[in-house]
Amino acid sequence: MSIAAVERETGLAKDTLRVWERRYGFPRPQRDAHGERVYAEDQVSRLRTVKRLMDRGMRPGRLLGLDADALASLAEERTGEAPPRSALHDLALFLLKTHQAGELRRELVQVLMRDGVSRFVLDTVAPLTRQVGDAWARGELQVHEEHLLSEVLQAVLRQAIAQLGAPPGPPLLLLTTLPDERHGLGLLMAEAIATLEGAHCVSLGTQTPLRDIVAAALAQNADVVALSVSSNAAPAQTAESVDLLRAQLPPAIALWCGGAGAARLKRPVKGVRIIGELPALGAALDDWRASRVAARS
Amino acid sequence: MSIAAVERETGLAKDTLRVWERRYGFPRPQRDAHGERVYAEDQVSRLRTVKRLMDRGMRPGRLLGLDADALASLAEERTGEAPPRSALHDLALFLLKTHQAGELRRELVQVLMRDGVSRFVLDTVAPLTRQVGDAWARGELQVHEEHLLSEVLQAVLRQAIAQLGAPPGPPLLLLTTLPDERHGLGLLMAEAIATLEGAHCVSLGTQTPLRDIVAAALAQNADVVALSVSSNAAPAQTAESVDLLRAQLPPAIALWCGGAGAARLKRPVKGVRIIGELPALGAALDDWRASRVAARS
DNA sequence: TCAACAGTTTGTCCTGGACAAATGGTAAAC
DNA sequence: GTTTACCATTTGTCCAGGACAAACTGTTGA
Repeated sequence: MSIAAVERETGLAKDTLRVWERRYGFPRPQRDAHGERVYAEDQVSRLRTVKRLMDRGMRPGRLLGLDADALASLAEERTGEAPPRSALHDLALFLLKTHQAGELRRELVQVLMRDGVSRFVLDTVAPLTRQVGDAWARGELQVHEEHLLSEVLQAVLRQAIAQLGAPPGPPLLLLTTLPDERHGLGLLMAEAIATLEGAHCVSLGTQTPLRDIVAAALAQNADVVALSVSSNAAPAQTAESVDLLRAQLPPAIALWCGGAGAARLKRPVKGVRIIGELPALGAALDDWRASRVAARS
Repeated sequence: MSIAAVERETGLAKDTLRVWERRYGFPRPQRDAHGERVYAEDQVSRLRTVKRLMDRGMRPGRLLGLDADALASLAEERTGEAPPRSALHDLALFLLKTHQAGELRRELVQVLMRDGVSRFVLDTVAPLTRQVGDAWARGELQVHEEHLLSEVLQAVLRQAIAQLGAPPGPPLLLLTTLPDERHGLGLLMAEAIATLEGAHCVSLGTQTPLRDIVAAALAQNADVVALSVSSNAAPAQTAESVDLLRAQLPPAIALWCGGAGAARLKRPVKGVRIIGELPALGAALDDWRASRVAARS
């Protein structure tokens, strides 16, 4: 497996893999005839474990010195605090782990019908995605199970949004994510909530280049650009991108950032509103409308 | 703009940017106090144009020597052969360029209702995505407009798939894309067609690590793993990934590759079926069923 | 209990060299 | 005249080893 393949597979940058080899002596891959690194399957597997533990907050210097057994036992440990659960979440996680996608979908649609879109998003989807993120960090859930849940939730959420229809606005919200953000569920949740609050939403999906976010905001004549930032996003890169975006966007267009990754942004950029939690989106919309009324009078 | 930001924005690797600077003298960015490259907006803009022309088949050695005017006039040129058009496609492209997303969606839903899912996918969605790809390569369409169409088509296709319900199979198809593939429309089209042909589809969405494709195939007890490869995918990386995947997957599980990028794979990997066009998916399913009957008797 | 500080860790960037895979052009063969 | 085989050039990716800022850790002092 080439270094590029390992980068794709583990998410660890090539530079990082080389500097780890230099500093910690692991991974020390074989070399092909051309002197290029060839990683064995067990090394890649160990790198995956290391990455997962790092996402729990551990640091590579300690992890890379450990042997396979110590690493495995660390990976088995559960983080102390068990998050609050509900019967529905337990059921959903059970269905996910037993790979009953169809059953899971039916169950979620039923909850959607029972609770309505708003409560479904706030009380079911949002906590569920958080729990799944935690479960993944604890090693209880595999990446493909997370993908599967994401796909099922996306189908159900899109169904709900389609049924709502599009209110005329204002404001006109342009929803998307930064170029290196792969998670799109937050975007759909925001779209559902904002649509319920009477905002006209246009979504560009995930991973839009900055240039095109600006171009789309101008072309659509948007009032607000809303970004979804997941907890996995690298804080420094996110901050740089948001800075650049704010600078390129006309001052009249508001810029909002929501999601777990947005809440972590330290120095607040001037002219950017951080939406801490999903319910705060409604307040932000109210504020926007109030300020528009004030500006008109 | 840092080199990492330019990589995110243009899709050109950091190594490539540095080697272009060394060889061709462009882009030659300024340096900050720490000696790191700082790219100006006009350089990034020119790099975007170069990238677009390269996706048309041109080579960087010639493009990077040109000045801004020559580059712009090249970008203005249309490729000779105009693809076949229909009134619907013209209307769709018009609505897209005038950013009437809601109208576009209504129009597409109407076609879906009139023609049924199969013809909608084969006669409308597939040609439309191809035309949009071409229009983007010719510079007639911006990235954000492509994103918007993708989002609208996704919503309509998911609606169609939801209405179909899930047939029991067999076969059980596991649908996903390779880790560096961002386009998910092909996946949805394949899901729609395969569902119509009676296959039970489970989709993991886009960008699944190889390891998790294998794990999901085993966990779901899939009969077939189906990959969607778009035309933008790097052929060499795709071939390497498909090789690795075929090696890690049990021989009893079939591996199919579809999409414009799959058709370009030169040396066919043993044990991998290339689905040249969407309609060929039905034939592949028939063959799979026939071979299963043969194996049983 | 919290804030500030110094030391350590760690990811990303740098330079300049190297080579294989892809591409383009030319000559030979059918 | 068209196709095949070969050689030269182009081009992306990899390598080594050095450097530094940002993030983190732990300690001291208020």
